[in-house]
Amino acid sequence: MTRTKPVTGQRTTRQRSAIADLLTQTDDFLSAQQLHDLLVARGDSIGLTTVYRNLQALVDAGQVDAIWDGSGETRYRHCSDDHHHHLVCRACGTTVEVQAEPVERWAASIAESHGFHDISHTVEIFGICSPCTGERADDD
Amino acid sequence: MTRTKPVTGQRTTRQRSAIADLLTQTDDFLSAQQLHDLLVARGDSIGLTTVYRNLQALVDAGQVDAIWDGSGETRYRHCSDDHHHHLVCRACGTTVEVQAEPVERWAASIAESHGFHDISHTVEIFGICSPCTGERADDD
DNA sequence: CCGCAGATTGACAATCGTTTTCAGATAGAA
DNA sequence: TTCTATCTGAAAACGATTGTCAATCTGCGG
Repeated sequence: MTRTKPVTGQRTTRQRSAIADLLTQTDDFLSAQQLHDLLVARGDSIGLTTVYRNLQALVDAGQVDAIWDGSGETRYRHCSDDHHHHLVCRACGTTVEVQAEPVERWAASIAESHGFHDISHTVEIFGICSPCTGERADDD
Repeated sequence: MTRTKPVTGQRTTRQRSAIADLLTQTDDFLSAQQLHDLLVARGDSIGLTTVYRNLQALVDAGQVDAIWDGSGETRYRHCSDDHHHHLVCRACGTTVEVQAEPVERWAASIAESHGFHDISHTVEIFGICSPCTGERADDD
């Protein structure tokens, strides 16, 4: 059937707005549960399920970045539109968005030279930022 | 009596050897469950729990690399000593080790320019390898 | 303004990968 | 062989995420 079905069946709900809103105001990577807690703390009545669902939608729409912090949780953060990566401080968690054109090109060419296509990649840089350098004596 | 207790209480068990052995022979990233399946298929009687436990130990000892493929599973692989990254086929799991000097330099310079030090990074490239390309008809 | 259809919500159950529990089996030393 | 700390593994526990489904909204047409 070639019906011109309205693809945008998106509705503006209170919950959806609340999530997008909170995400916009925060610079940290938050887990779905943290996000939910914050929302509830702010006075928004919302279910955990709904948070997960909307987070998925946002990631899917490319409006939010998801990373795996290696401890069992996926963390979400609003992101600028263009493709980029993160420089994260191991000590304080500060995150810096970095452009990575050289890496994009490198990844693409490496992949192609091996016959791969439909490429995606993960690039995260971890380190200790200067403010944290002086403060740390013991490690881990 | 103040006997010096042996700190290294490591024993060589059939299961432990089997895991290390299989890992040595395989170049792909395998999930704990895949590893378990392979072990059983090879005729080794071993429990899933044991696979997980030993895998953790190996990762902890730095003898095995663990990556998160973004779909809920952690995958493990033995790794060569020198620093390198991976090009992984999303469909069949084939892995290619790639050297990434340009990326190393890029990561180092980016980090430095932001005042970060003690840098480490993760770089993984995912794609579909050519053998898998033709086999896929259904799409998402 | 009213009502309808379909999108959305949310409490709860179900999944899924991974970890913990704990009693029985085993490796290594004496 | 005996002894004991380490290992093993089946099953339960766990925590994050997804699915279910009836009740509730949003947006549009009338």
